[in-house]
Amino acid sequence: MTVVTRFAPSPTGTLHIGGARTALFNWLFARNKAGRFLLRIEDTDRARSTPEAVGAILDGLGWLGLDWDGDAQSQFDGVQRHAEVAQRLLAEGKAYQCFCTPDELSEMREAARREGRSMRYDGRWRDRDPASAPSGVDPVIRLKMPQEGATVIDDQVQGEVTVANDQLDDLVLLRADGTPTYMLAVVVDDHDADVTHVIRGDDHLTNTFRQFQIYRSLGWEAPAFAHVPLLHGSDGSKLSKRHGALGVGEYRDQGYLPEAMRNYLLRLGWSHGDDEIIDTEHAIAWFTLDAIGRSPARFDKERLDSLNAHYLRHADDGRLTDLVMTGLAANSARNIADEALNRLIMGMPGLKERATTLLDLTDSAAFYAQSRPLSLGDKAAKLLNDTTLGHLKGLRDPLVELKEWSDEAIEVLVRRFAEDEGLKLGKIAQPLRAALTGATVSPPIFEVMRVLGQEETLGRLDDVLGGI
RNA sequence: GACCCCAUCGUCUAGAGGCCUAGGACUCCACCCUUUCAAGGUGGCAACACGGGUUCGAAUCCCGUUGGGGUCACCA
Repeated sequence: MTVVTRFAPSPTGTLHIGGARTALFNWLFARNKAGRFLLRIEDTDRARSTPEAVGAILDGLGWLGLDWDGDAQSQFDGVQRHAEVAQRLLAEGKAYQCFCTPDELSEMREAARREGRSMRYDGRWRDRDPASAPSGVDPVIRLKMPQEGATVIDDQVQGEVTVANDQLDDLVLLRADGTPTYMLAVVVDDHDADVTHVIRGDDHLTNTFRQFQIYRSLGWEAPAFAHVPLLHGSDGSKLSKRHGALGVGEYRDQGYLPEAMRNYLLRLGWSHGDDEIIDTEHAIAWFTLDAIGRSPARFDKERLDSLNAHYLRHADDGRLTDLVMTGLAANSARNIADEALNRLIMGMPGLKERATTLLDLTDSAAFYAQSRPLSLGDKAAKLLNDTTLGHLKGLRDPLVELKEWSDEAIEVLVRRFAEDEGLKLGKIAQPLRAALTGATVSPPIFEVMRVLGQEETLGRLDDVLGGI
């Protein structure tokens, strides 16, 4: 039997990282089993669902590289089918019509609350003749839950979970307006799509008992369930916006790489021995449900940063250059010369070694792309005084005459110059860095000079030397 | 409140009765390397929530306590 998993978000907001992790686990499991990974948009709540949210979810999944099989389904398209199933259950006597008014129900809840009981529907219409129904009240259809015994779920993550059936009340299948509830819709959709493994957030665990009974009443085989613990904020509280529950799109905008995000999300609640850096190929090969932890994990930005820095260092130079160019173009609103592009590609190995996010990679790369004269930062400007400018002036001529413009040749020349002047290398390297990059921090200075090229290097030197 | 789930360094985790003097990673600190900043290397700080059992032996099994989370809708 081929494994079928699905990700079923409701389109009421962005794809936040908790949802992204659920999607990742489903995707990984399906790929590991050479199965299918489906996407279903649970949009039956017409008031809260928006096309923008659907777009955000699709974009987020696309960015993360989580491709789904077939077309994304809309749950709303199945309302007809859902209603038919509910009617079938009614006809078979496994469900019944309930004519309670909203007021009656809230009274029931109120009473239960007062008596410190669990708030459950008391089943007052379960065995009552519909003929005795009050006029003017549209009925809902409720499922007849078993009243004795217990329901047991053999969860792939949580283990065997049991709940006494007297804890379960007769849930609503079809609303008074004829639309299906979520409980009915998921069951029908998962069954119709031949879903074999339902991997979803922990918050659905207790709902599963109810859904399990719907499967049973319908005579359908229930899929395997795997409830993964929810993500928490950095302080252990429920994940909220201020704790990092941003949409994945916002992480993209903050300069994170999708592969870093994937690795980070994977290791949150899942492990494979001591492995930390796990590429997608290995993630697919190694992923199993039983390695998912049972306790909730907290979101930790520093860990994400560290992973991102790692993937940045190992990313392809051409790809990073494209990404940086986009950022640079957005910043300067100016076209970037071919020359600058070349420098960016050549300088990328030294640049990416030092960056944490795409944003600071872009910042630190800017000096390569800038045209003369460079604007100097405060610290850099401070480094250039009469003394240091004097040194740079002295270095200029030998630089002009240098025939071979390589890291090594430049280094030999500069070192000899410093030695001749009785200076420590740093005394000449830092002013040089300031003049050439406009900053006090950069990739190794000889590498910078090589990438800049002889002409540009001398030009930038002349720019700061102009005054003397 | 009722029901369900969870509990190892600050964080993510390894650990499935003796291999544990509890390992790795992130963070932090020190040192090395060094033209800056990183990266890298070496070393360090740091945990089995608590209380009872079971056992020759428990981080691992059982019970309780405490703490955290989730669910209790004609939302999904």
